[in-house]
Amino acid sequence: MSLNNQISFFNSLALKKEKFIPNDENNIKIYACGPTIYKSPHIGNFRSFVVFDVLFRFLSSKYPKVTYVRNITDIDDKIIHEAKVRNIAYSDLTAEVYENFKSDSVKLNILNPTYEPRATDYIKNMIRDIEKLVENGFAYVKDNHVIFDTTKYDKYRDFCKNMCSESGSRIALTDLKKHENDFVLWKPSSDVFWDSPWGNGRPGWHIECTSMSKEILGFPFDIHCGGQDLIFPHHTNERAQGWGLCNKECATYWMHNHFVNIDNNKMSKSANNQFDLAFLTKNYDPMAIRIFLLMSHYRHPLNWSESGLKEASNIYAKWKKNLFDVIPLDKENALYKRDLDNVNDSNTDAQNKLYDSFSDNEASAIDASGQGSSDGSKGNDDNKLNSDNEDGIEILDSVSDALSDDLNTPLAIKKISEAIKIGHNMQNILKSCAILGITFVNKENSNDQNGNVSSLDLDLINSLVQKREIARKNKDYNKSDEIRDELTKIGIKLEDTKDGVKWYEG
RNA sequence: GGCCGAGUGGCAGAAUGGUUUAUGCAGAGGAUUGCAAAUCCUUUUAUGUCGGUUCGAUUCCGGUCUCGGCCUCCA
Repeated sequence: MSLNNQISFFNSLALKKEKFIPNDENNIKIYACGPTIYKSPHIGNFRSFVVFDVLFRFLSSKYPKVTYVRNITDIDDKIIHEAKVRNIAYSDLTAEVYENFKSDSVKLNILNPTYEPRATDYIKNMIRDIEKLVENGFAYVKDNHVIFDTTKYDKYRDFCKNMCSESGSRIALTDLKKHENDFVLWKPSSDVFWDSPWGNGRPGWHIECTSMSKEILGFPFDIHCGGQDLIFPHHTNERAQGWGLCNKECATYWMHNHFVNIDNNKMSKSANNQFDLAFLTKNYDPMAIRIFLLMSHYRHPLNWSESGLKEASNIYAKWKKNLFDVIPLDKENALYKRDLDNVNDSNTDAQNKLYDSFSDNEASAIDASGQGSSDGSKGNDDNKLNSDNEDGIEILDSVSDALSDDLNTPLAIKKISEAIKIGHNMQNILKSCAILGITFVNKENSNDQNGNVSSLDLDLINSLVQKREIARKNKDYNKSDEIRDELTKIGIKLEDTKDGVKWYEG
């Protein structure tokens, strides 16, 4: 590969970029905080999932195995509250929201993590861990609550660089807590509860992630990631719990993404200024949304804007057009199937070979669909396939280098744009796109009630195109324009080039 | 109050210690076209502010201003 292939990430704990040295090169372990499923995630939540999906894909392209855990928080105050408001069982609510989350993830081409544990499946682990924390002197019991004693961990405030101030906190000390930063490990609950040594109750939020990551990955795992707002208190507390349990750091590197803002204010469920995917996909291709989310560096704020989405749409349309020209992709092809396999089946070995499978399938999809082109475009494609490396720049390497430098996705996108413009090796471009999780198969087609390529009769299109050509040759422009309108209606665009007529979906 | 981050052209938004300041949209001119679309070519406008380091800073450092985030659930 390239000379500059050293990977480094910004470690929020050290507040600086650090060389990435895995604990075990043969199995990279990542834990990401997943969604709390009381409400469909909005585009801001998805920024996190998309960014760390790229991390997963990228490391999978570099190391033989990556174990990626992203949990589902399916028990928490807000879930119970929301279920009450809607007057449905809390398990029905979580089932519904989870389903939406998964289908949105498929749209955005977010891979299933290797493991996707649910908090409620790990209650026993949590109780065991809480007992251990009490035993180790890191927690105390009061009024059927178990509280973590933050003063027992002397590095507690290191993490957030005094983000949690010693004085001036806005929460009042309660009778339960001895110290202001102390937090709940277990609390009584009457609605949804589990039996425990401290009575019927349920776990606090922070212990959920600790117990699941400890059980599945073990400490220390390599990278713990999530949104910036989780640094305090969530990750600060996880780190403290990990120390209290094992006397070691739970994670080596911590990565946090910045937010999606609206009018320069944070998008959040509580501020009710959110956009969810269902809303956005009415007007934009999910892949354009994915590009939009990756067009900014993950540690910078991303301001949501129509113009930004439009730009991303343009980029995607341009890539698609340049790469596929007039080649229609239908849902029967191999790439589509493989994509769905990867997304739907979380426990196959396929993920460990994700990078290879993506590259192979993207490549074979191109080869297979080459015949779909009408006259004149073939020579062009051959050119693209053969013009590798003319100026010594390997697209795959430059994308890899960009991502090696603290996951610089905007630079990677720029490199791909350049490579497409120059006409670099097409298969390498597609591999690069696959690392960013950008695919050129529209998964929405199957639900699209308007016409689309996958449901269209290719013979019909070709015959209409031919009829129009005859009309044009006879200078019957009224008729030729009619046919063009007809094709536009079913979603086919035409281009009259000197090499003949080209058509594509769009 | 403590801590963190951001400030780039008409707009969006990257990159970088130094001859050509990405990219997209918008604007202007041109090529091509039956028309359209697309494409191509040419072209205008920028690094909040004040200092410092340097041969040279938009890039590094410090001050300052403005905006945002966390300190309460939050990706």
